Amino acid sequence: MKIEDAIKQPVFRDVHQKALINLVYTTGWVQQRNANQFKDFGITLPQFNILRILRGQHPKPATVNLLIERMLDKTSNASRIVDKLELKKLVTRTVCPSNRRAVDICITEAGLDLLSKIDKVIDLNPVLSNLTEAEATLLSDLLDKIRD
Amino acid sequence: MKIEDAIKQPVFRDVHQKALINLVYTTGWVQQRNANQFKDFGITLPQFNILRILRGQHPKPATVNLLIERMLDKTSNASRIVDKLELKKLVTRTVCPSNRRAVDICITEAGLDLLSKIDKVIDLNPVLSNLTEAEATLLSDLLDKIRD
DNA sequence: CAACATTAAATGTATGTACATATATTGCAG
DNA sequence: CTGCAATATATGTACATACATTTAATGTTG
Repeated sequence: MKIEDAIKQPVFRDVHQKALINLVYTTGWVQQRNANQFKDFGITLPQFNILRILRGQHPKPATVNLLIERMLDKTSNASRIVDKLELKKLVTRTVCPSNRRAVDICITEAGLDLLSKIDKVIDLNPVLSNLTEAEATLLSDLLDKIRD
Repeated sequence: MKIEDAIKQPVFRDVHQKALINLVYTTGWVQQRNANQFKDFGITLPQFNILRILRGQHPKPATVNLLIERMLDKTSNASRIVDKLELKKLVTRTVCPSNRRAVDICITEAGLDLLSKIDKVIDLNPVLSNLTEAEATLLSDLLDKIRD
């Protein structure tokens, strides 16, 4: 669906403004679709993203700093998202022995199990599947250029 | 900067995954840049977006329903954002005489003044200025295709 | 017209974001 | 070794999101 119809705005100031609004709208659309897949599993999108980072480290622990570094949104509050995951027994948190300021965060077996279940669901609805490989590459290159 | 370097992840599962992550990351990047421009004026990005919708209606009033319809993120809570704008005297809220369930929301002179000041700042840093017109159009078309 | 559904907005609760500040530990200069 | 800066994380506050529920007004149907 064209963005004009999606947000019921027939005309834009210029193509740049239109692309910007489409960028924000489409990203929200994609994220909401993804979040709906997690909801049934009792975790949110940010919680899922952190679990994935922890799985990537497994069996090594991660610190909060490492999580922040790897998260897409650097300024968000990893500490409190880990709180929620800890409550659900999906991660463990122990003071790092070699640096008592830091905290070692590890994904639990329950966390790994949950991720593998979610993986299966996500594989059924692959991301951006309407785009060809060439289009996906082109999109990524255009996005890189925005941030140049 | 390439997304690989931006988030320090050298390799992705496939080009679709890479494009998705770039989409989320770049949109966050753009939005944060914009939000920083509003901060100095004491309003947030959602508040700015609602003010713009109200200016588009001016001098006609808008209802909460109309705001939700026009907002990029449909499920957000327009009512409480209007609360904040009302506190700052940027909008007024009066019960609609012809339908006492609805509320007429209008932008004030102070609101219009604020928007015109912000417009000037934004015009100095145009959006997506790194893209040519052709690239902006191409980007918008690719985004439309994602949502098909 | 009375009962009930629908509509418009507000409110409640949990979560997350953004930014500042606090707390504890470590490293280092003198 | 002491004092102080730097580091790692946690906490506080304001705002926003997501979703369910509530309240009030209006429509509708028997």
